[in-house]
Amino acid sequence: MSEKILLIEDDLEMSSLIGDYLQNYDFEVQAFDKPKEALAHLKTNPTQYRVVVLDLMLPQMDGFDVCKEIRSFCDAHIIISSARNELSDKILGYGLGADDYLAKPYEPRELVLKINSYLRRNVPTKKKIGDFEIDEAKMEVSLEGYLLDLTKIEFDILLLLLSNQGKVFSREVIFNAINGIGYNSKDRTVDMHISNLRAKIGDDPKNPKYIKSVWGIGYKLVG
Amino acid sequence: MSEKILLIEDDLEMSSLIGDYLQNYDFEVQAFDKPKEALAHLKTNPTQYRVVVLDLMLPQMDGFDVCKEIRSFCDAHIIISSARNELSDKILGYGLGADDYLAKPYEPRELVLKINSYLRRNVPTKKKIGDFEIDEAKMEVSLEGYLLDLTKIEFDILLLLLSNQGKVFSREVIFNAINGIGYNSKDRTVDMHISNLRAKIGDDPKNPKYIKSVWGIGYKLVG
DNA sequence: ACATCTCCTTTACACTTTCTTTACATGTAA
DNA sequence: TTACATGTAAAGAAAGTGTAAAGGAGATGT
Repeated sequence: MSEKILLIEDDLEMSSLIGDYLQNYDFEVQAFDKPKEALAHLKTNPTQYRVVVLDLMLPQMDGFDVCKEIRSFCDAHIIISSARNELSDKILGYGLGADDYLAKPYEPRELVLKINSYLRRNVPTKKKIGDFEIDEAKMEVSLEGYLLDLTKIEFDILLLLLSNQGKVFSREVIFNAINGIGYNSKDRTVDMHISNLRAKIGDDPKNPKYIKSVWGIGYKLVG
Repeated sequence: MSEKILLIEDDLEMSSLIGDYLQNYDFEVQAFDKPKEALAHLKTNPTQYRVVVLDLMLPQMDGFDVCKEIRSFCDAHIIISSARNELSDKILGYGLGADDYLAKPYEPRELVLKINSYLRRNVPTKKKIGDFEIDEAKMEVSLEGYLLDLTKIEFDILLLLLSNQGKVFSREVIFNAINGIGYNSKDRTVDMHISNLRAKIGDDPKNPKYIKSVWGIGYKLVG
């Protein structure tokens, strides 16, 4: 499974050049020349891309606004690619949440280096966390070598807790991470999912090894 | 508390230029011109620096080896600063675990941007206050290394007092910080929480080390 | 389309933990 | 001393948690 990159680039020649280059390095590139389409696409798949390459010279809307908007709903690593090499642009770009800035002309290889450097530090799909091993792409989690048979929601909750080990999550945050919206404090769905999860990972609720209750707040997972 | 940056730079003029610039942006800079000293220093404090700025042209040893060695024992963000702008150098640098590459000459401001961009995305959760250590995300407080088992309200009160060390809080303010509203002067709830807190942190109420009573007013915490 | 299956949500109730109140002993200032 | 303040044990009230069981909603297979 290759890594997906979102490329937002007005200049089609440049876009295909970079796109081809990235593909040669085994990235799967989704390119857009219209920022609005790119944003719409990204909004429906906010977790599918870990890297966005964003050209600043765009039609329809200003590149900086695109950057800001992406950052507002998505946590991807944003690399700005710009013909403008002014310091003021860099200041603005970084200020709006970009993570890197490449001034054109640059060698495509350098972009590959930057992407790989970031990805290397931000873990491949299969990762070990404590006694758990997760393969996000396969939607699989194993505990001490045994594959767990989880439903989608259970998987999502476990992933959320695992990815933020020790961090306390309120029921509301957990609920909204799944459903997006609509939590009310009388809801016991989250509790039920936790209860089922505990059963599946062999956690005794009175003395859980992994999923701890935080009284009055919610739950947290410890390694 | 400003962020500490480790600067490894052979050229003393350059070093002081960058050092001063970073200090103007409220970073605390520790500069070395000899890589072996820098490595020795970093080895004794591997968690003290989150960012290392590394020049590649160094005496004693090759900059790439320094980079590789740092990465072997320390997880800091390494920004290579180099007069060489060859792609091959960048490939090598990234390959050895560097996280970013700045080609000289660059504007110091750009270095600041890169550092801030990294720090902004990698916020530390733990902070030390006196003998206490707080991790707000995990809702954990430890005292002299021992994790305290606190209820939500106890945690909130302790956090309030800790975050404003030495400041006196009336019962009303403490009560309202928890419940939002509804305090009446006959309430003894706050006293009870303080009493329980003192028991949990081992404070003798007659001669408390941390949570002091302020007669006629309320309580304060001293480091 | 239909029956079936799986998973998600709701409800209800037992149980647990925490919070508040009460009561009284002790402590402090004037 | 007097008048309040503070410390805290104990009991009661309130709120949160675990989960069985039932109902519902959507997916899957035929």
